[in-house]
Amino acid sequence: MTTDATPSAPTLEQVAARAGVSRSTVSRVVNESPHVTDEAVAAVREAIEALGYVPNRAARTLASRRTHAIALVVPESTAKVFADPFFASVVQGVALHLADTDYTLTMMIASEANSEKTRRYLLGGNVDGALVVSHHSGDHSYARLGRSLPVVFGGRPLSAEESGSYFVDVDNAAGAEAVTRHLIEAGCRRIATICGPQDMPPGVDRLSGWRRAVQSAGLQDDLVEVGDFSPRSGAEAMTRLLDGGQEFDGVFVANDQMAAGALSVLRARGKRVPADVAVAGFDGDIYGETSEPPLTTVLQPSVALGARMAEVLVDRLEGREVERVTMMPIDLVVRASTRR
Amino acid sequence: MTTDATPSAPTLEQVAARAGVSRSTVSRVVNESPHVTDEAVAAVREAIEALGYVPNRAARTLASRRTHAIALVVPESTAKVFADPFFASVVQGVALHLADTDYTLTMMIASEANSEKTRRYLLGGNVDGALVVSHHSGDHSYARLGRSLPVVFGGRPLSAEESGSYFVDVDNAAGAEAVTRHLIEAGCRRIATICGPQDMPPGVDRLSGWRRAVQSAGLQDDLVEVGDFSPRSGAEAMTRLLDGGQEFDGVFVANDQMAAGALSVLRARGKRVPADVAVAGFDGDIYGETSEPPLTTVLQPSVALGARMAEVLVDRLEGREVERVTMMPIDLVVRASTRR
DNA sequence: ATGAAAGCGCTAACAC
DNA sequence: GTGTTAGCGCTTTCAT
Repeated sequence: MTTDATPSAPTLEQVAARAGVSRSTVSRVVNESPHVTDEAVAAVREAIEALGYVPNRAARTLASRRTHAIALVVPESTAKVFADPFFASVVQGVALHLADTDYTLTMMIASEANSEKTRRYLLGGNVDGALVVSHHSGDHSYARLGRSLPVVFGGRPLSAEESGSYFVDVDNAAGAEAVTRHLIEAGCRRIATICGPQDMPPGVDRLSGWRRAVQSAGLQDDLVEVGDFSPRSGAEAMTRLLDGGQEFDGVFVANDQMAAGALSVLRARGKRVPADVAVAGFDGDIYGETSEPPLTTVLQPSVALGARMAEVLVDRLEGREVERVTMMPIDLVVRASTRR
Repeated sequence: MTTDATPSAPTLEQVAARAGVSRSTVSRVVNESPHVTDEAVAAVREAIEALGYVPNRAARTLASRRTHAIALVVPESTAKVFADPFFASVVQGVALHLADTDYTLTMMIASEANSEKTRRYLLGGNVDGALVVSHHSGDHSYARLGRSLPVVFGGRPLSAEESGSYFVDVDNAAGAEAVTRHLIEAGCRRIATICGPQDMPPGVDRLSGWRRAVQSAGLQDDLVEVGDFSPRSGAEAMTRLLDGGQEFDGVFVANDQMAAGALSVLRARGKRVPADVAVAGFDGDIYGETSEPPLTTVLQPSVALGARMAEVLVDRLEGREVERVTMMPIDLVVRASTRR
């Protein structure tokens, strides 16, 4: 252990002096250039270690025009539902992946008010690329950003305009289809759905997945109620379903929050779950875990999704080839709400 | 609307030329120095606007030795419970506050593995200060960081070592006392508690708040079970309480997650809430909102707490005077679990 | 393979 | 009040 006084960060120059080489060589070693002799590398490494040298990020950025920083942009609409566990997990995945690289994560809440400021910041050379999360929202005001800055979106874009963009998404349709098929295998013969808003990709895709499963089993696909992904809307949709006069023995609800709402109505109306009506959700969040009964659902790999977004962006920045779109696999989680 | 080609960011020099002043003057205007004539300011502003000038952060940092970046450090232990809604809200508060300043938020998940890397990064002049969140954890491995870098902690430090540090915390003891008193006012005469780990400040403080309320009402304070803040541990603690042979008509549980677990045991044992046993929690998170019955709890102002942390740090960085400790007020939320 | 030299865009004394 | 002059610490041609 050495002194405790602020040692005023050693510079590359000092490393060079101690290693007996030029600053250029130190720079090459630090940046892992292959054109350096092993001895030089060793000497520099030793000096770096001994001095506890850490490159100055600002100087590096200024000289190289690369910031080694990436922004995670959260549209305010998403921020409001920040409590959304899905989103929190995505952030975690991003941060976790980045910890293994030398990229830094800059978080930005992009409110309506400072959207111009945000654009300028992003376009002003302050970051090498950006990650834009939009989950259950149709908000793609940052779609055009992709033209001037490497961007990776979380969740597929809604508009065709952004068809050239990079994104990673969960296979909503496949997940909905799988869980609906599970309902069928559990013996349901008349399956309703409470779907999400049809102006959001997850809303659209989950509905079509349900439809695919129901149709290919030769069942009817006309029991559809629309919600807005909130528990309350799920409760309302279930009320409409129950009051509709149609019998049904299974429901696929497009997310766990709405499913939780639906469950409470079912309980209040004296319907037994799963005996009278089996219920399945989507997301795999806390709502489904704590509901009564616990909910069969489709688990979103949210941490992995965040990590993958970061990976795709970093790969692009490093000049590696990457798939434009990544579909994350989903997992069926069977719980009591369909077990009969 | 002008061209769409990448305009290769205008420099301060170009602004100076267009405004007919020197670079220094532009710099002064940008940095809001008071020693500039109004005409000069106007001319520079016009040029900046016209050119769409955005200062280059790296250059600025290099020259001024200030990064205008602050780190939000999340010990991995916290990251694992990232789904913790409290934490997500704190991040949101921080980001929201920072959006009004020209500071940038850098997120770091500090795993055991790269803790040295993290320290180096923080101490290497990459940020002007740091925010360390530790919520329900006793993790204060970053305590000493405060000696070399301006740091603001979220949650009071456990050890005396850090007594000189800046932190903002929720008034855990006051919250616990208030909600326990509410239990008493609801008619409870024999009140138990399921407290948190006694090696974490919130665990300690909430227990002492409960004790204070119970004692000053002349009630017994011997029904205490310890949990670890997880729903499961809450269920186990409640089981022990029930099997303990002591009667009780009220329980203060140190967080909503444990309370949710306790509630499920109560239900399974045929106890009616709140008729037989009134239950109150702490945190005001989703667990308490979705529990059956909904939980009376103490609402943590998590977004505000995050915002305040950011505010304190920024004030320090800007040389303003700030209180070393801020206690955020709590709010009692009365729901069905105590309404009788 | 390595070194010398020229900046990257800005701030901060210091003179005027 | 404003301009001039040095750098901040690093990368990057370009020679060698």
